[in-house]
Amino acid sequence: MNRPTETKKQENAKKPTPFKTAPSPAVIRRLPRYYRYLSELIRENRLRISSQELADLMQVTASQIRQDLNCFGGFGQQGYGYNVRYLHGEIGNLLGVESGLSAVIVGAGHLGSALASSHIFIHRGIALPAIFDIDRNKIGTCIAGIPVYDLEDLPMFCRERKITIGVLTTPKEAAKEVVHLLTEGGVSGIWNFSNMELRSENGVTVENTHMGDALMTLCYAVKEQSEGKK
Amino acid sequence: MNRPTETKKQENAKKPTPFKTAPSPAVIRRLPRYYRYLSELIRENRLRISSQELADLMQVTASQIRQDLNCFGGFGQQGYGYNVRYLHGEIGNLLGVESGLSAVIVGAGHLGSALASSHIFIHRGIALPAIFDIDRNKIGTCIAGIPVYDLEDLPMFCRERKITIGVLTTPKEAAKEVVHLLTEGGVSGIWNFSNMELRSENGVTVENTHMGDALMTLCYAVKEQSEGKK
DNA sequence: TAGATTGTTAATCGATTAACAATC
DNA sequence: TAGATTGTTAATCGATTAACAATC
Repeated sequence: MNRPTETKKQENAKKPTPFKTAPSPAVIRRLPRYYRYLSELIRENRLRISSQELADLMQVTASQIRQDLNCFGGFGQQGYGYNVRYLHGEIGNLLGVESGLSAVIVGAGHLGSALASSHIFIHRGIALPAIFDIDRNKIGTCIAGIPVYDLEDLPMFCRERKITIGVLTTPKEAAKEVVHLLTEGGVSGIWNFSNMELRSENGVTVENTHMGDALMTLCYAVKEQSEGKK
Repeated sequence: MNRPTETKKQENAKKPTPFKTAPSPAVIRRLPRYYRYLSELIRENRLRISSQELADLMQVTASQIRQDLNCFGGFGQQGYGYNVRYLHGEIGNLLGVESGLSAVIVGAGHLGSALASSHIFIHRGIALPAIFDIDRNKIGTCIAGIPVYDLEDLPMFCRERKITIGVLTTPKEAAKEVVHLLTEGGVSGIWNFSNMELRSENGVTVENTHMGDALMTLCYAVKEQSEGKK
């Protein structure tokens, strides 16, 4: 199998000249999807892939893939394509996979427990050493092997353990206070599932996941369809 | 309080000349957010709002709001602004709120249970009469008062009860089979939480909610920040 | 009527796609 | 070397914003 001298070239590329075009939010939001498809290709033992093949697979244009990847420097090789494992690794690096990030979940309700029980953090190399809640019945117990602590201790815990991400799964009413405590704790990102809309500020990046919005978007399409049938 | 003759005008507007500009996906994805802010304004007993005020509140441009709403016909009134309840109601109609939609959850794991226990469906007037799973220990039980049935019975149940939405919270491995059963059941929308990427086809609209992607997007920002500090 | 604010058209901006020269 | 395929520039497309005439 023809596999040219990409190793050396790519070793050099590890610190490419910073950014050509600053990656737009649109590009960044596509990275996790690339990462998923590349993970799948690794599972299938694919060694290399061209932008065209990947484009067909993902139903996007080859141009977009090449343009996107080039925001971060050259990950491919002319005449060869992209080395699957290498590209996967580089995108993983961009996304902070296995880079020592750590998270705590705040709110030990159904959703908080579901997230704690999932592999969503482990799978990306993100430590999840604690869950916080105010419920005396929950404090002191474990969920999926993770201890539940008193919300009061949140800032201190975050500071001591250098927690980088807070996951907010409390009801709307508690959200503001939790944001305050997480900010005090020095986290740099908040993943917000509460119904309250949060904004990135004070150097804390917020990622809002409004599941209700996704459901309603689906409802729009479903409703349109049923009206079309009439 | 000056509140001109908007009632009559808006009565007429209920069936406006179809679409001026077909609403783009970008516009549709913004509707739930408008809906949330309007819900909040109703809670605050606001009667009217101008595009500019709403824009300030939501941190978007007034132009965008007016442009977005105009895809669907005139919901406002020159010189007055928008009637909060009326606009809320109209956007709700677009999004199929309280319009007889119904859903079933497939996969009675942590996430499925969390969704069943939440008010996400009830709150939008979507019926949730059943959960399906293959686990013999779960079949026959109830989760948040909702019965868990055998996956085998899914297509028949969906057909008989005219279920419109399937919520897919199974592991990746089961996803394909569940999509098959839901399609057989005649649903018109699938809300996919499984790690498998699904495409809209055969007249079934898919809304992919890849929570891991949201987390990774946040990680990108967090990682960038920590590198900036160095 | 005068003032306010929408609905809508035109201008701008950004993102996507196409094309091709560079190069492996 | 010839063929393949990237990296990158230029063209196109779509979405956002600005401006203003219509009108309540």
